[in-house]
Amino acid sequence: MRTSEFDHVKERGHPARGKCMVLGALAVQGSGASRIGFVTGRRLGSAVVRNRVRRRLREIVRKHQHDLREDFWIVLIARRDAADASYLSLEDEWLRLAKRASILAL
RNA sequence: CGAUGGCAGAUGAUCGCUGGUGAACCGCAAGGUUCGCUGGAGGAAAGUCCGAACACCAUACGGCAGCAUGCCGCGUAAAAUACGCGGGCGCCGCGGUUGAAAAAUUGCGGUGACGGAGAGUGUCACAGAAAAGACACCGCCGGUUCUUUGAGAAAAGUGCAGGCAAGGGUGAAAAGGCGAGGUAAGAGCUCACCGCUCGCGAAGCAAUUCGCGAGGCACGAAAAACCCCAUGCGGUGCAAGACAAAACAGAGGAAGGGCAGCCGGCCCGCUAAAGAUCCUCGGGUAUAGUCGCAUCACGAUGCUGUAGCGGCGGUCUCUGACCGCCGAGACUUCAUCGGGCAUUCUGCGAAAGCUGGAUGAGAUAAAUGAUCAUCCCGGCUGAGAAAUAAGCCGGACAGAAUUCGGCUUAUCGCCAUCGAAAA
RNA sequence: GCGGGCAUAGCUUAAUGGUAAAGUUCCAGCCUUCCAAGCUGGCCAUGCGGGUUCGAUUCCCGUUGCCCGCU
Repeated sequence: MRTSEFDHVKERGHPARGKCMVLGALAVQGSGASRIGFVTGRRLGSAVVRNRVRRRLREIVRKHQHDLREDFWIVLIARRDAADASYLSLEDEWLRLAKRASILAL
């Protein structure tokens, strides 16, 4: 994803806010499999903390990638609490937000 | 406890990420899918505090300004004030020796942004008489006026004009220290010792040290105040920069000129570039592509085969242009082998070093992860005589972004070597 | 990644190396029937750690946090 695409999703998409993350999703017709981008800003902490949060989020999305619907652009922004959250709590929140944004295939 | 050096949990399984590469399949092609093989964070990758490589720039040469560095020698990629090693000197701590003490001397350890305050300007609050060419508060000293006491000698007090800086007191700091002579009292006024400055000689590459002689105290602190002296520095930084290329309209060359504007922090000059003219042509602008860039400006071989060249043939608007075939083919990419470089291991060697082996991360919203098992290290609990079984907790700081060297800072613990004195 | 700047009271700003100032906020009192305004008084600070100095907000070094510019 490019910077312009991130901005596009953040402005036009429907956000779902949680304790540790903000999920932005935008339906794009005919784009094929859904694409997802992760945002881990400097407010989370040092480079080690940012990498750890991003890797955990990527692993969570990878495990549930077959449940995702197609034709979506998704931006996942980590919030400050994500730095101290465990893997399991992040996974719970991801499933809750994804259900609310109705990007899961049933 | 301190100093120095080293390590930075290990192995396996399953599912993934990213670079390279091979095969098969799909596709006209660009490319895609599947299955393999193989590489994949650090001692600080960090802070960006110095320096170098590399790249670009219309001022890079000279000067001013500015910045940096500052005892001496040697070494490091050239050099250096950086860094390392060694030395000198100062300061601090501890011990030994001499001594009544003060102190001196010596040994060990630590530490120092360690040129100049004997070029100049400025600063030194409060306190204190005075804070930098000593203008003296309390004092000390002799002379003298007056008063008092006294038979007198004289003593005390007071005023005046002087001499002195020993003692007291203030302060962070008070004008060489200490002893003797000297004196009305004093004072480097004189002398010895110590310190300081200068000169000469010796040792040392040098910083500096030692010895001799002279001066006669003139020389407070602070330059991490301005400044002076010496030395060095053009600026910008891989977001440097190069190439390909859509939107869109420009770009290149030649002559001429030394003038406007733009343009280094400033000034002067030199060189180069550039606009108005002419000529020619697809020019080359993006936060997205490729390279820079992953050990190498190395050598050899091999694969692919491009620009340009030569030959033959054909076509046309025919001294030429275009197309096709053939020939030899720079340059570049990739692969293999060899070599160099860096890191590391083993062996030999007193050391320098030598033989042999292994390894060489690389993206661009940015890879190195998740789960599980076994073992390892540390701590706690603990049946038990003990070794130990078992359980629980913990394994830090921290993540490459052009590369390299140094510095600084963060860091759970473990290992090795050394340690004078005190505690 | 590279380059540059800032840090003083709860907030906004001062301060030739010598007791850290002012406005505003807050608290108390006065004034007013009450509130506001006004007047008086009080509380509160040099980001942190070292160094130079007799003495640092100031000078120097390190460190932490924040801000800005460059594709």
